[in-house]
Parts: sequence; C-alpha cells; structure tokens
Amino acid sequence: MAPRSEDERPTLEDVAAFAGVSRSTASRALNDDTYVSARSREKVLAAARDLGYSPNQAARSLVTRRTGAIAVVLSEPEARLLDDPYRTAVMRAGYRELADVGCQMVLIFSDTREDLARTVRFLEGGHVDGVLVFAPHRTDPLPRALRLLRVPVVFGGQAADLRRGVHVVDFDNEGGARLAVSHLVESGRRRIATIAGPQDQGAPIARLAGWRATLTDAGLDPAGLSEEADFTLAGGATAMSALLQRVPDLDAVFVASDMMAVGALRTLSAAGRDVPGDVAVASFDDNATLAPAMTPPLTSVHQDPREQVRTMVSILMRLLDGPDLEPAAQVLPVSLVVRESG
Amino acid sequence: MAPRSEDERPTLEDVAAFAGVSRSTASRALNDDTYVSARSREKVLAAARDLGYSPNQAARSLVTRRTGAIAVVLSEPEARLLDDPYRTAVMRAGYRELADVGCQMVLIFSDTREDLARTVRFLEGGHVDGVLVFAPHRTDPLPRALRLLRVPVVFGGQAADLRRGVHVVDFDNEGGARLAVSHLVESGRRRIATIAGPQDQGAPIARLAGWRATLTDAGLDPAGLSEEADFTLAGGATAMSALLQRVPDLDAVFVASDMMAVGALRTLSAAGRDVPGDVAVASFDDNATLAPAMTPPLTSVHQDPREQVRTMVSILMRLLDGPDLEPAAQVLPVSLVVRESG
DNA sequence: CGGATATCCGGGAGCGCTCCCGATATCGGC
DNA sequence: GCCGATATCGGGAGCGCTCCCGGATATCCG
Repeated sequence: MAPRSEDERPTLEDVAAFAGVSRSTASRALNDDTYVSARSREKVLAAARDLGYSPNQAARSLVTRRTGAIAVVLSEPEARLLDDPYRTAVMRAGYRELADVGCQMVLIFSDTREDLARTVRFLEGGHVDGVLVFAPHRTDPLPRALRLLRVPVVFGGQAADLRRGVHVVDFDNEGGARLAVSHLVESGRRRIATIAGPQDQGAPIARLAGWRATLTDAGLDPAGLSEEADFTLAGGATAMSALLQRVPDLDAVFVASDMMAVGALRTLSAAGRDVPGDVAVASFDDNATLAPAMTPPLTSVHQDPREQVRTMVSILMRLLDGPDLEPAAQVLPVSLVVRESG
Repeated sequence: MAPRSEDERPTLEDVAAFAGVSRSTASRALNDDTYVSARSREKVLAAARDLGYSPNQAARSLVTRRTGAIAVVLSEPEARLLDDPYRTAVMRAGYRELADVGCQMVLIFSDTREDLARTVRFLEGGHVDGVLVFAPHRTDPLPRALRLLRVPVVFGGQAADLRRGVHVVDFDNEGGARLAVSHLVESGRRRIATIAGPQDQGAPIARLAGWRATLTDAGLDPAGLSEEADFTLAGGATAMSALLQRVPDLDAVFVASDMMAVGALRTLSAAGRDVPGDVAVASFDDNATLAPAMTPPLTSVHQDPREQVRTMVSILMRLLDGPDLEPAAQVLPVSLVVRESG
C-alpha cells in the first residue's frame, strides 16, 4: 500500500490495516454490529482514534440510502415575516428535535418563485431523508409541488388547500379562539372586537371563525367588530386605531397574534384606554418572550411550537421506518393562559 | 436489463439507455461538459426529463469530493440571544448568498457543551465543503476546535481569542463607536454615557473602547459614565435607569445595540426625559426594522450583515478553489446614519 | 491526399462504504 | 471423536457517479 500523504483523510481500509483486521471487521466494530470480538473492536476503535478517522458520509449514504439529514422548509411568499417569533421558535425546535433523533437540520427558505424550483430540485436530489414544511399561505404553490416528491413530507399547519393524502400537524386554532373569546364573555365583556390575521392563511381564518362563532353562540353580534392586519406590530397598532374609531365603546379585543397585540396595546395606551380596565386584551401564540413581558402581561392562547415539531418529527421517523403510515391530520390542543390583560 | 420497478429512482445508466447513448455521454450532457454533439445532448436531456431523473448526490460527491453544502454555525453558549435581529439577518443573508453561488446552507446551532462535540463530528464527517462561523464569545471553545478541522473555515466577527491563522470578516466596531460618539460631541453634548454590551464578546469590547477613546480625545472624562448590559431590551432599560440615577445630568448616551437602545428609550420616556431634547441617543447596528421605527427614529451605526456574509462567502469560495489563500482579518467599514434621536 | 488535429463517444476504473456469503474456529452434547 | 449450532472474520460485489483514456470519425492544411 502506498503511504498516504499526511493531509489525506484516512479511509476505513486504512483503519483496518492499522488495526490488523479486515475492512469488514472494522466496519462492524465502528457501527457496533454483532459478531465482533472484544479484542478486534478494541483495536479498531483505537486505530480510528489514532488516525483521526471519520467516515465518509457520501460513501455511506450511497449504499445505505440514508443521509441523516432532514430539511425544514419555511415558505413565506412575502418574505417579510421570517423573523417573527413563531418561525424562530420553529427553527430552534426543529434543530433540537432533529438532533435528538440523530438527524441534522437543513434549513430552507423559500420566498420567491425561483426558490420553488431550486427547493424542489434540492429535495429531489436525495440530499435529505425527509422534509418538514411550514407553508401557511393557502395560495402557496409549494405544498402541491412537494406532494409529488419521492421523499416523505410532513406539514406543520394547514398545507395550502391540500386536505387529504398528506401528513399534517396543526394546532386547534378555532378551539383556541373560542377559549379566549369565551373567557372574555364570561368576564362580562359585551363589545368584543377582533384583530384578525391575514385571511389568506389557514390559521388566522380559523381563529377569526372561532371568534365569530363564540360571539354568535353568546348572542352577541360580531358585525363591524373585526379588522384584518398582517401579523406585524405596526399592523396591529393600525388595526386597533381603526377599531377604536369605528367602535369607540368596545370593551375587549381578541388579537390573532401576540405581536399584533403588542401594537394594539401601544395604540390603546396612546388613546388613554386602560388595559384591562377599559379594554380587555387576549391574544394568540403565548410567545414565551413577548406575552409575559408586556405591560400588562398578555392573556394569550398557548401553543407550543416545540410540541408541534416533536410530533412532526415522530411522524416523519415512522414514515422513514415503513412508508405504510396512513396520512392524517393531527390536531394539537391549545390552552388559555390568563394574565393581567384580560 | 431488468425492468426497473416504478418507484425506483432512475439512475444515470437508465437515462443513458433510454437516450441510446453511453453513461459517459449522458454524464457529459447533463453536466454540460464539452465534446457532446447537440443531438446527443438533446436526447439525454429529453430522457432525463421523461424519466424524472435527478442525480444521486451521494454518488456524485463521493467522487467529486464536493457536497455543495456549506455549514453556517451560530454559537451562543447562553442560548438566549438566538432570536436577536442580527442573527436573524445573518441567517437570511447566509441562505441567500450561498444560494447565489449554488450552495445549500446547513444551519447549525451550537449552544451547549455536548453540542460542541456533535458539531465537530458533523463538520468533520464531510457533510459540507466549508464552514461559516459566528461565535462572538471570547471564551467559546468552538473556534479553537474548528481550527483543527480539515475543512475551510471563515469566521464572522472576532473568533474567540484567535488572532492569526484564521480567516475573519469583522466590522469596524471601534471606528463605528468613534463615529457615533464624535457626532454626539460635535452636536454639543458633554455628558455622554454609554450602555455597553457584554464584555466577554469582542464587538462590545471594541465599541466600548471606541466610546472611551473618543471622550478622552475630546477632553471629556468617561469615569462613571458606562453601564454594561446584555444586549436585550430589558437589559438596556435597566442599564439606562442605573445611569440616570448615577448621572442625572447626562445629556447623551451611546448604546451598543439597537435592541438595548429601545429599552433605553423606554426608560427615558418613563423618566420624562425628552429625546433628543434632554438626552441624545445613538446606537449600533442600524437594524432595518428597529432603528427607523422607533420614536424618535434612532441615530445608529450602520453595519450590513449581508455584506459581511457576502465577503465571507467569497473568501470561502476562493479557499475551495485553492487552499493557498493567506489567512487574514478583513475589516468592513461602517457608517453613521443620523436620525432624530441624536 | 496523408497525417496532424479537433471532435465525439464508450468502456473501465475507482471513490469509500455496507452487506452478503462463504470459510474457519469454537463448543457442547451425543 | 463427530456433528450441528454459534461466533468471528475476510473477500467480493456493488451503490451511482465522474473521469481518464483509447478508439472512431470528421476536419483541415500543406
């Protein structure tokens, strides 16, 4: 065997030679397979350590057909919301949960149209074993494109307008809204407005529906009490202004996200309305850094992105083991965390 | 040739057979190599399209020794700052810039100690062609560990206490601080305090030094005028309170980050101090969403994370072409954006 | 018109790994 | 002492690709 130059990476063959065993035995020892004597295993491990061996992943995944990588796709056609707290939480949770099952996260942002082609090409290329997709917009073409993929896919939140044949893990958005609005009703509020999220996304649509249904059930009229905003702080502030102007006597507002609630609080305070004295505020997300830090702290519907991601990962793992898992939508429960704001 | 089952992924061999050419010719056509007739190329491309062929990346990178993936490592030993605006900007920029050179970003968060081992193992495993590292903390063991890697590494911002032998792209933190403080001095301020960032990180240290040097140069005494905080909004607010209490007659404050400046503004407003009437505020980062949106809009030192990442990527690309690039620190200039706050 | 050169193509080797299979070795139990 | 398990190991094949090299034409220039 020609002496390898120093900077050349050692191969399994090198380790085997160094340990005085065969390539097969070395492989078995390294992957702690069965049928290796303690003595051989010992020698191989020592050789690997001494040589600074680390297996060539390309070679390995060429034969195992596994890469050990999972893609997390964040699709946001408008490109502006990618630093919202929920997304951040999803990324962090994705990283952790995947690491826990021994997988590496490959993050993919998919904003623009040409991104779509590139994304599909990449996922198609066998770089990853599976995909977790967050694509909230109903008109997003991505989910449809991904259905054709030869790679298992699990969606986080409603996948565009796909209903069946896909694996989805979603929160009970409508139920959460009902929880919050019921709480406002029960504490005696009667003019309960809402700041809804963008109505081209599934979650905000469901939250708006929950608000409307709860009011109707309570014999209250929702007419004129809703305003749509774009999930940003500024959007929440503007929507709150509009509501105050149109409905000066409102005594509560259900806001479809914490971030917008922060904007609403700002407007309310500028307008001299006391929270919760004059106006009660309840929102959605229960973001760990945002909700408790406000003045007053926000009453908010708690959803745990980490739990969502964990569920998605577990479905994906089952999909990888055997692809005979019936596609289904899984709905995670949410709860109301009552704080000072309402 | 045995007929392949439907769900089996077609290989290059299949495409070649379908197109009636050899594997070599098919490969040449697909990688638009030289010496392929237009006719053959046409046929191969059509075959690939019809069969839904996409190359097996593992096989490809086994022989080319390129994966087309670049890791972006965000190391934050304290795990709390990962959703700060700068990090978010870095991630987005990393994704875009790498996509532009045809590379896929593999994001790696490295918080805890066991993350370190896993991270090193992963990077060592040949999953990626190169690494971009953001590890601001001087005590972070990661940069040191990465030096031993057989993979090109470029650091964003000072890499712990490593000085030579590494590729670094940093901003002119001290120069930026000088810019901001000089501006305050020139507009007639005399009691110029500072809210510094964590002094276990290179950037905040340099910013504090810039502030101190500028004051001294102007014949002003910096003693007692600085307060350290942790780059968070709440930290900025608290530090501002402390400063106001200790130095009631301060007429300006240089804050080491936009986020802390937001906290400081809040405290100032609560204390009834007019900005910039009573107290001028200048900060660092010029975060696109934060700085202009404040009341009043923040005067801030502009640094462009995207440019930093672009520079890092370009260095990395040169490193990949030929490893004979002299390691050096590259310092990017910053500028002062003057707005209403000071 | 012959040989140098450019163009095009196919076969073979080999990247580093896993996995199958056959060869030994060991070991009770008869 | 022989036989069938059981344990241990090595060699070979092959994953799907790129790249080198040699052969086959086509082109061109003196």
